[in-house]
Amino acid sequence: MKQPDATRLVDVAAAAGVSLATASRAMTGGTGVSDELAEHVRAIAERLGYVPNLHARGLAGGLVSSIGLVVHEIGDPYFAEIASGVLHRASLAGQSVQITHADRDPRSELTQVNALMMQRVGSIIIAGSGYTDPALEAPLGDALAQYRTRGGRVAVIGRHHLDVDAVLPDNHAAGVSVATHLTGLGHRRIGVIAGPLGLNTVSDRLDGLRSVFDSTGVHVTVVSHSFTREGGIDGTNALLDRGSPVTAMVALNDAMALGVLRALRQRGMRVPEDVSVAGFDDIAVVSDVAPALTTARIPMAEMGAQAVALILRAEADEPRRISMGHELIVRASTAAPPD
Amino acid sequence: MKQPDATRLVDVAAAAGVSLATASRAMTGGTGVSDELAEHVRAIAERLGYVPNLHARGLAGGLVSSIGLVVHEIGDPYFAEIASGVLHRASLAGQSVQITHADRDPRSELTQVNALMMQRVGSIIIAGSGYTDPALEAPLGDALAQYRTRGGRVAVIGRHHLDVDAVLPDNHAAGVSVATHLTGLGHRRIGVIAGPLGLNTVSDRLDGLRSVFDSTGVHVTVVSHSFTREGGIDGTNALLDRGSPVTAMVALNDAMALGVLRALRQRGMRVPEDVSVAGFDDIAVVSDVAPALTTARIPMAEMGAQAVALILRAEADEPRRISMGHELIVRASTAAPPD
DNA sequence: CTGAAAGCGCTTACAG
DNA sequence: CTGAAAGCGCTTACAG
Repeated sequence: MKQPDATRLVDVAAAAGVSLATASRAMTGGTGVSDELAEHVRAIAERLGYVPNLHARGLAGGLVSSIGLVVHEIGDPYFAEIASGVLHRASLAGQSVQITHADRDPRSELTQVNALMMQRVGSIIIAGSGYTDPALEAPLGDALAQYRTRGGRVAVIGRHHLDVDAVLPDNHAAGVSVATHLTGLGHRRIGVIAGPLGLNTVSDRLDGLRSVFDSTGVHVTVVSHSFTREGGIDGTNALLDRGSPVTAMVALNDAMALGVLRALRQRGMRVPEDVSVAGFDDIAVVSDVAPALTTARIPMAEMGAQAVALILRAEADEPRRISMGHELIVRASTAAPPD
Repeated sequence: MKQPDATRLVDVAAAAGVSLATASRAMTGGTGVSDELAEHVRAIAERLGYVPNLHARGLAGGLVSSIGLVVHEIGDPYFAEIASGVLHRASLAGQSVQITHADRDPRSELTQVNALMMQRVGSIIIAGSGYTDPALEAPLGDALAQYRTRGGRVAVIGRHHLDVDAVLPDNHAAGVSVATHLTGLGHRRIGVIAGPLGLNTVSDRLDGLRSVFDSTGVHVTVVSHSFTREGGIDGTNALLDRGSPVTAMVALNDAMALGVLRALRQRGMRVPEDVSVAGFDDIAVVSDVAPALTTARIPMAEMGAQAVALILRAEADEPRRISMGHELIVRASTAAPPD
């Protein structure tokens, strides 16, 4: 367990002929050392292959420079792409990233955040939707508030009832875009395959859709299932079994849209001839499915990168909000309704 | 930065009426405490909301219980699925996971591993292919050897020239399965869209294919491009522009296969009527593309979980090898060649 | 600008 | 089985 050979800061200090304190200041870029001396110390450190012990650093100073990223499930392309953006941006800043699964459960989220805090990570990024019910986020909010008083930095991706820096996806507007596209094509009976209505992501996208549908006299049927490919299959079957005649279906994320496509195929319904299908996110694969999916692109990797940018800056008086745009990507899965 | 309120182990010890040493033993499950006393201490700790400071622990004891996972790119479904398996299994064991990008570059890999070591993570899992050239892995091997003498645990996923525990995907056999499937269908002119030939994953799969093709008198054309969807597109165009008439194409991973499908579509060639296509991995999406892809399934998530299982066990005298199976998933993208 | 010293919160020999 | 004490490698007031 011991590493008698590891060179420590004292060794560097001795070799450089300075005190431990000075060596420390030189290495951490702290103020109060002449540039030449600092340069000298760093050269010695380099030559000796000095590697700082982050645990000692963490113990002595408090929080350590690393990021805790809480995702729903890293195997989900939506989160994998966010994580990719986080990792790239973090590595530029020399910060390490620890990833944990929250399984889209408020309690689990709290558990993970507590674990991250106990590890003294310097910042925490929570990716994944907030909940429409503020009460569900209250415990998390308390934990985070306490963490922030200790100097911890926090950023969330998505709309939360949390008083922290946030990167906001354009969910409502994306809903409007998708709805406008569909109504513009002439659809008047539309089915919406939603995820859990308690998620802000779902709620915001749905509201965006509805704002257009309602003012266009579109007949909307909404079914809510799990926010996954399986949920898309179940939702489609539920909707169709119910006998609701629709000419278009909107899945509230691409994972569900993939399920919709699959269910439709199994039922022998053609897309877009019999029914149009649209999704949200533009995860990498949806341009390769058949037919290629029309979807509202959310810049996942960029959101991850922006979240890192937020936590890298000092906390402001007011929580910062970075709004991201979206882009409607029209592909082959949507067309005018059948006559 | 300070947290004057955090309850420390001394506080727990005081409240429990025992010494710091005893409290420590009780909390870490160390031997040498009566069960009752240990139980008592833990109850007090629980009540006080005691959370151990891992940095103090790491400083005092050496390595800390957390896992460093090195992947090529977390946005790539292959690695995202491996990571998912790692995260699930690790959370069961109460270990945190830190993920870093290595960008499929030996030097970057070494840099990442060094960073992980300097953070005193207790174990390191390297996912991603090894290199056919042993020299490329030598520096990494040295770093890892040193790390292991300090008590660090190491496991790799995939074949490496590294003397450590390994989870081995069934690449050669998977190649045999794909080749057998294709020759069985009657294909005699086959194109292989390979990734970099210096990667063991590529080399092993190719060898597997060749062992069958060679003994069946199949005419094989191999092109090598980047191990991505783009590489699949480029490879397909290169192969076809060269005028090599093939009735089937094998991409050495599903990402490339997606590119092949796309390139073929753009050229107006039908799959499988004009040309059959097969891949490797069975990443989640390939069952949804059109036509659904025939592929050799590699159990990514399971490999990740197995790697964690390996590092959780103490090091053995001889490196352990866990061989994973594969499964040929025949879907719509392969059929008999056109007459 | 530089140094001596205290302290961060644990674990682990070393003694009983 | 239990305790007193040293030590892990840093950072940061506190002095000069």
